[in-house]
Amino acid sequence: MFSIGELSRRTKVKVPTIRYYEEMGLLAEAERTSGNQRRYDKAGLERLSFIRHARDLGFSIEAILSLIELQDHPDRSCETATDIAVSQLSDVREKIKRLKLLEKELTRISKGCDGLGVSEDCYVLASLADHEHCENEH
Amino acid sequence: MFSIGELSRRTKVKVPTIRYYEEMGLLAEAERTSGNQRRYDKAGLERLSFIRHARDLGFSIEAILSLIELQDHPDRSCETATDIAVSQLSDVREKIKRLKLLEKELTRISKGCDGLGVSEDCYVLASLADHEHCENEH
DNA sequence: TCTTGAACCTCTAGTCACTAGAGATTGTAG
DNA sequence: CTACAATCTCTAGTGACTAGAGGTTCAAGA
Ligand SMILES: [Zn+2]
Ligand SMILES: [Zn+2]
Ligand SMILES: [Zn+2]
Ligand SMILES: [Zn+2]
Repeated sequence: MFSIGELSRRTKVKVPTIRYYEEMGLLAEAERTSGNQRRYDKAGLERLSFIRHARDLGFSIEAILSLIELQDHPDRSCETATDIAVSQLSDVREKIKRLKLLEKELTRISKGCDGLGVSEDCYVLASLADHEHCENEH
Repeated sequence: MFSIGELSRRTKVKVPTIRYYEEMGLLAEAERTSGNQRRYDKAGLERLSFIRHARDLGFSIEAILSLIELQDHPDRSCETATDIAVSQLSDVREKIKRLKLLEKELTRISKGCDGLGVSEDCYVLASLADHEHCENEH
């Protein structure tokens, strides 16, 4: 049994974040000492590691809630898990696509001005003022 | 002179968002009718288009505030504008880098399970439980 | 056993860029 | 003149935390 601080150190999840996850129902309510402090065991550590890893991969709290629900029922079909992973993947791909378009425009915009001129003639400002300068929709 | 609804239609920025931008100081306080409704002119339209375009490119409100400040002083050096654009570009590149790592892992994870099995044996859940399955840091 | 101070507790509020809704007032077409 | 869509202000909610106030508990050293 160890404290919330120790759990934090082991998982690299900040203490207030751990309490937040408990509030959100991601972590079961921890056992408490007689003085009302949280105590965790190996199961708590593993669950939080799972959450941490899923968050690092960009899954939402809501998605993680479903995944944990599933994890707690080993006999259920894992279809939902795959669905969630696939949908997360397509979200990520969408974001990459969008960011690549932005990268293109921002590269052009940045290159267009050396920062030595005056606001009035600035290519950055002109480009922002008029989307016609852009090569793509974004 | 046109109403906030008309401005909204022309810029594709929602009415409450326009009011929000005014509140944040991005838009000058609009003129008002005797009945207190906002009225805009060409200048207002252009400014909002600028804001919209910058937001589409991912600039923060704070960054846009600096850019607008600069735009209002045509004689100033445009160094800040380039700095902001360059920093935005590097933000975008960072994000792309990170998302590509996620894409890799998520592809592997998604492929590892067809959703036909049972939670206990699910590769998706196992991968989330243990970062050791991963090929990269993320 | 006592003391000190780091770690813990709860609660509220702030972040960013909006979005939603309530309840009241205004503008405008028929 | 009447309807009613559009506008107004104000408050609160979103997601995933983060910060801070003010109070309590734990554990190590004297
Ligand atoms: Zn410039
Ligand atoms: Zn553009
Ligand atoms: Zn599976
Ligand atoms: Zn991993």
